[in-house]
Amino acid sequence: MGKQTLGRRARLRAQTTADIKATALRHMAEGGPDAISLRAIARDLEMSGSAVYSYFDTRDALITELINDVYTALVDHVEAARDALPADDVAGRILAWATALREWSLANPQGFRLIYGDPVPGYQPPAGGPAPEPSKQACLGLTALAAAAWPYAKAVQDDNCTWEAFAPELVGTVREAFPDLPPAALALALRLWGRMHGLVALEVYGHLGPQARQPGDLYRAEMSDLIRSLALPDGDRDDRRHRSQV
Amino acid sequence: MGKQTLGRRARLRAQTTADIKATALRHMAEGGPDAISLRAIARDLEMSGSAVYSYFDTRDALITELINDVYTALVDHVEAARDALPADDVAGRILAWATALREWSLANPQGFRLIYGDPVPGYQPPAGGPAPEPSKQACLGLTALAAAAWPYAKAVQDDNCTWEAFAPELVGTVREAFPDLPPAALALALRLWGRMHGLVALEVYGHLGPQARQPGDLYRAEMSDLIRSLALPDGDRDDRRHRSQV
DNA sequence: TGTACATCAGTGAACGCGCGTTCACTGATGTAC
DNA sequence: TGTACATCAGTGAACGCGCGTTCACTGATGTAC
Repeated sequence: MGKQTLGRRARLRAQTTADIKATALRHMAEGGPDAISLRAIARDLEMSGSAVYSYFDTRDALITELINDVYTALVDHVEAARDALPADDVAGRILAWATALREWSLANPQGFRLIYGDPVPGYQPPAGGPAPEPSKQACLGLTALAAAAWPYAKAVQDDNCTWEAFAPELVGTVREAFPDLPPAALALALRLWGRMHGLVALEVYGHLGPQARQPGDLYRAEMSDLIRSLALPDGDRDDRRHRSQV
Repeated sequence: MGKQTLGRRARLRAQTTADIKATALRHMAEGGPDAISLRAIARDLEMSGSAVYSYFDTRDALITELINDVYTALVDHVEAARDALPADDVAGRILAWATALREWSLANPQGFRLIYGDPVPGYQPPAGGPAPEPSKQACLGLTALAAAAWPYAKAVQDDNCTWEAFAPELVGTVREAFPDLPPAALALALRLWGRMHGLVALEVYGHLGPQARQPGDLYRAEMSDLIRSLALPDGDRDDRRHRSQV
């Protein structure tokens, strides 16, 4: 019974921790990242403000965990979309990743802001330490896309690029996963990232909506253009399949 | 003397108004858009907090003006860069605009956040009313770039796009300035915007810096790629000129 | 030119708010003998 | 199984902060006759 009751205490603890996070995420979804406040969370959970301090040392600690959770959710989502297609459908996988990124971002605009926008006012990320896990994973995922495209794309990409152009930590991670990849492919991965990020960020922050009625069509056209520019083998097929309007 | 002294009062008023804005911008540059507080500004100008209310009805009114000012500064900057090149150097002008956009954004990261990122917490833009002037101007500027590129680019762009895809207000403005432009060119303009925005936003928000040591090279490569994709007449020349390292 | 009045920038105290965080504490839950 | 102790989640009051905004006011500046 000792073990079991201890287990119960631990389970309750985990439950409350999860409740706190869930409430924080709900508040964020409703009022933006700024709406995350320990007191408001405590109020919602009908506990005293100070009780939260049994679970998180500080507001910033909570936010650090939230960023990690949200980022992980995003990465899982886009990777799942990618993995739904066979590995040899390079164009399809890039498009799937891009589409999933946009969909998740529009469904979780405040999550997008938490990850890619202004952090919560006053928030200081934990200094030093390695890059957070999900950001590494996102980077690797993008690199995997670039790596799959590279055999075809290298012909139309600039190639004067060295490993020195990147952060050593990133280079280490990437070369471990893709030993044969040249640095220019990593540059391509970062550029893919930027290309996907642009229209999505504009849309999430409400700059595209007022102008275009179908931002999705715009995004799809842009992604088709991207895929076309990579000179993939079945680029034409995919191109036609996804071209749609715009 | 009546007129003159009245003039002096008015001049003082304008001066103080400008001081308030300048202080707000300075605070923003130092602490981010969240650091804009009427009380802090008043403290800095050695006036009482309530005095500011002679100049701005409310905090949001001040912020609305700041956004406009900053956005105008950005637009002026990129337009000046564009106009430094002859009108027939289409590729050069696009690149100049893009480069100026990145430079201004990195020099004024908090300004970029104010315009394109989370607005100040709690800020509500004035409801209704037409789109703010500088955003229209930016749109027109981008459309001008797309219009100049269109004769060449139309061959490689999708064309199934109608005016219905865009907001009526935008369509009106654009068709007035460019009567012969097809809707697909406007779509191209918005995509140009997105393409420039992506890497710049990532860099301003600190997501690119930790990965790439020379984000500028990455951006330049991406813009070269963009220009190449437009099939401009002297694209190759410009391409070679700006290609540099990836 | 001089006087009576109007304008208006600026003051300083106050209201009420929500926040993060600390601290001494209570009371239930679990543990060791 | 029962008792003495340790753990630990949670309380509630308090501290000190800065904020936006209001209000009755003062005193200098400008205006009209």
